[in-house]
Amino acid sequence: MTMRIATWNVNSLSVRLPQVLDWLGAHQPDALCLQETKLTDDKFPHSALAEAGYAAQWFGQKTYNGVALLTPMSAAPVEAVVKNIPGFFDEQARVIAATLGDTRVIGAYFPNGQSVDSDKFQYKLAWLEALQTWMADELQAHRRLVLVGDFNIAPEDRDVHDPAAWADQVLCTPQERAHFQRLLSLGLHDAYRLFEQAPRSWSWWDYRNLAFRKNQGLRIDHILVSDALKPAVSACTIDKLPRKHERPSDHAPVMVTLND
DNA sequence: ATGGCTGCTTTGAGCAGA
Repeated sequence: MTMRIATWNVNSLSVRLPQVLDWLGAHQPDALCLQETKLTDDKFPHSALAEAGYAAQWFGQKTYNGVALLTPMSAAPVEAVVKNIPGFFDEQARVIAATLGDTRVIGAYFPNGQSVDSDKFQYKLAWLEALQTWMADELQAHRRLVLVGDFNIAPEDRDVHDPAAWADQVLCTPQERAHFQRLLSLGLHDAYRLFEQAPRSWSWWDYRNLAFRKNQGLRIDHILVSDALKPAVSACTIDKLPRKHERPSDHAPVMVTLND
């Protein structure tokens, strides 16, 4: 039994819907978590996705943020849907979680933080603290758990095209990296690093400066799997192809394959 | 490189992203 779970920050689902439909057709994942849909719930394109064979859970807001979780309509309906971090008041739509069979899938759009001296960075740290507490609870409740999304954290210098330029900048600060390590110490594993990967592998490239052509990016989109799932992981890949399309998202999809 | 590019906004030049 194979299960494939993917994540993609689409930077506006309105603009990227045709690319998402293409990607679903090409890869047919068992789950695709989307970030930065930038749509209020009444505008979510559930009909177009249903025509493509995908059921959706969605949680959005105007202009910013917004997340969704897509699953094949041929699969059993998802259960226990949770929106945002329980107990953490948040006006921003950043998290959607659901149970698929016996696997808990949590899709998240972590705060960016903007700059270390901004209020947004303090919000990011508070959000991360709340996430740690919630993930500890979720891991108690679900042996098979996957946390995916745009983490807005480059875990190590090898995840950064120019570590010197990015040193202590937002996405690369010791505080953010410590939070990433704390997630791992809860019993999660960075699926991408379970395998030998090409050096200079990124999941995001700035729209500016021909960054994609020059392969100047960051690896900030991640898939973490629980201890119980780690032995089942047979692959984890970043799909750079959509970044080459006309009007691309600045992020690439990341996908994990589980074999049980 | 105090930038660039893209998407959004009760359509404007400003915000946010990363």
